[in-house]
Amino acid sequence: MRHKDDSKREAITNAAIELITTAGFADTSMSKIAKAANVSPATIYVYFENKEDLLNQLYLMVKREFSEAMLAGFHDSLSVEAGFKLIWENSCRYMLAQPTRFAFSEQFANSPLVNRVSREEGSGYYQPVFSVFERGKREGIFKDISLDLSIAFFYAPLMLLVKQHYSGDIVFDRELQQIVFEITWDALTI
Amino acid sequence: MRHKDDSKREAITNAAIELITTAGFADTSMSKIAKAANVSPATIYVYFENKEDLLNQLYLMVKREFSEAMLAGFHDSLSVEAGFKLIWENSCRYMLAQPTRFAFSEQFANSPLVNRVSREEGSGYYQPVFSVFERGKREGIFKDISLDLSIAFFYAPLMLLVKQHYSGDIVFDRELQQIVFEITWDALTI
Amino acid sequence: MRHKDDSKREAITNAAIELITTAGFADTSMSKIAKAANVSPATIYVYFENKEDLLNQLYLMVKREFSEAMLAGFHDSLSVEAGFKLIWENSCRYMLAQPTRFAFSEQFANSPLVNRVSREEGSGYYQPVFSVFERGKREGIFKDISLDLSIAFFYAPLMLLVKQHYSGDIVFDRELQQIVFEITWDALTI
Amino acid sequence: MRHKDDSKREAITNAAIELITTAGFADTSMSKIAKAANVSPATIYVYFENKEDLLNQLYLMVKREFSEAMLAGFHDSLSVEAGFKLIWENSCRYMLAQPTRFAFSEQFANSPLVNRVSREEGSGYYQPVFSVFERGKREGIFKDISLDLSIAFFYAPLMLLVKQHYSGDIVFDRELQQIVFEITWDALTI
DNA sequence: CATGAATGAGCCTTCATTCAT
DNA sequence: AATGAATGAAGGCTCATTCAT
Repeated sequence: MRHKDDSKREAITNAAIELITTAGFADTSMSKIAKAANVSPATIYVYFENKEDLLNQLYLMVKREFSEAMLAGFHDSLSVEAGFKLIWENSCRYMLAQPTRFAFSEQFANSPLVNRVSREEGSGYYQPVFSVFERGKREGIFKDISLDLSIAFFYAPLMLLVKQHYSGDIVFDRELQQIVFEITWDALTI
Repeated sequence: MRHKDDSKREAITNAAIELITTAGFADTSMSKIAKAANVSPATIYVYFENKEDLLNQLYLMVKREFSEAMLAGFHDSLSVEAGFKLIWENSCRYMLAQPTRFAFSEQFANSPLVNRVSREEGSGYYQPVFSVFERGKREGIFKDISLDLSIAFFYAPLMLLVKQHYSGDIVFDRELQQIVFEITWDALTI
Repeated sequence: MRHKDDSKREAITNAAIELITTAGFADTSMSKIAKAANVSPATIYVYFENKEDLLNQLYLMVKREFSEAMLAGFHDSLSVEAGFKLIWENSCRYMLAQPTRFAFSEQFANSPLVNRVSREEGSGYYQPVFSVFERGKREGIFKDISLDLSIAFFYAPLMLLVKQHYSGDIVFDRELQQIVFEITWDALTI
Repeated sequence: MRHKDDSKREAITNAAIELITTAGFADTSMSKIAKAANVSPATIYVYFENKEDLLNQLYLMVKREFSEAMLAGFHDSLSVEAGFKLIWENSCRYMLAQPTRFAFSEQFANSPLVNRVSREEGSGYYQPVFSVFERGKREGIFKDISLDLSIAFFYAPLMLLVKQHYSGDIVFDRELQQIVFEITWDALTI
């Protein structure tokens, strides 16, 4: 009996993310993925149940990668300020370093193709971020607003700017990043 | 000779927006649109070149509607504060009143299916908003940051919260709106 | 607008019956049918909902053709003997003249692929045969047995022999037909 | 070296007959058979050349089982009447007791998937039945008709009625069996 | 202008079979 | 002998678009 070949699985996921990001999910056929991964179309079905399952697994993979990058170097002994800045900069750096992953993630942020289960599992990765905000509120540093609001002002402008960076509308360099971080801090702190 | 029938055109666009918003662009076939609009598939091609052209025209239509709603009651004699608040509230009200339009707009905000031309024409509608920000900077009310940054903090959190409102994660009522407006003001003013 | 083309529908049904009879339903692909009918695969779906619907419509068509042939020249004023013989001979003649239709009919006599509705509509065509048996019983000519039994002895041996004729095991000529008819008569009459 | 494992072979054949009878040959994949038999798909190919070979071996197996049941208790010293009745009742009893085997047998009675060789080998099992008919003719009990005709009137109505019994159209109980036997006897005897 | 018929291309998926262990 | 991985071929069906009226 042959063993399952991890390199095949990886070739498939890489090809899939690349193609889906470029052309969209609907215009990325299983055949095209197979061809790009140097594999038979049928082989994809050895590793994934169907096209939707493939997408959901990719989504979780990308989300996990992102959350890991975002939390690199983070631990609870950090001060709120330090932790907040670390997470913001990790996020920013990763988004700028991984155009494909970022674009993929954006594309399915609100897609009905990603099922509830995957989405919930995906959002579970952000737990540590939530705690920083809670601590910041308790310590009287942050405004006393709901978590959802905090997240909205923390991530939404950043992500929009990264998108504009990729579309060539702006150059999101270190200097600009610093400014954005300061506005964000301004917005959320008392 | 009969002229092109505006009621037919409208039936098609309405059906298309509704279906595309609900099921996604790829899963909305021209036949389904035709059926929903009580029209033959071939008739769609009398009014639109092809599926992509249809999408681009829908996109522009929705963008224009939104910009009109957003600028209702606005004129240059308003103070920066008044104009800023008017535009923010108009935007917020419209997004909450027009779920379908809003969802449609979001769906294609970053889609490669909407071509550069349409996107640029669409963003042209926002000129008056830009001037308010410029005036605010000149008058020393707003921070001296680029337009893109201003827009990012003005719209991105708002839109994210509206999305969460529609997905049922939060209730974006008047009280919350007031808070969000204040944070936004905080973020952008000196 | 083009009109639906009856010659296309007919080409499809003929090709389908021919192929299905020869190779079986499962081994007859829609593409093969299309090719044999000189038509695009998609065209079949203009006339039939799907492969199963095609089969059911073919089944009904063949059943109706058979029942019409079987009842040719029949009317109620005929005596039981005359009517019985007419129907038997019509049946026999048609089965031997239409190998393809006969084989097709046999193939789906007990197939779950033909749905209940089609089957019931199909068996409705045999009403006049049933009345002859009823009359025969009332007039004291036939044994007092249920309709199902009568039908079983009337048709089953005949059909088996026709099959053997086609498979080359026997030659079902006029002489043999006469003998079979007599045995059948013997079996059913008092 | 291990020997081929008879219990595996049996598991495969049982699973295959069950599945094929229920779902049809075309809709029974080798994988499904393998799964039902708790075996790898590749293992089936240790025992059978390919799917068609599997079918032919199943066909022969079922035919042999049926002929054995049909001839249980039969020996040449029985009178024609006794032998005839024994075979008829054995056949009837077996068909009613073994729905799956009966259905399987019927399904491939006229299928092009069973090859000529298997079919001929299968029909060889009926030799003793043939001799009874021959003796009956020689002894002046049966009509002087060909073997094929005798078989046709002996089996065809019976099998049709069993099918109707299974489909729920009739209840083929002892009483009805007795009647059918009598009609059969009537039909075949002088 | 308006339309239903017609279509070739392509999609997702399954399958019988072979491979490599 | 036994097996799970791997695969090329094929299947049913849908679609955006064009045709012919």
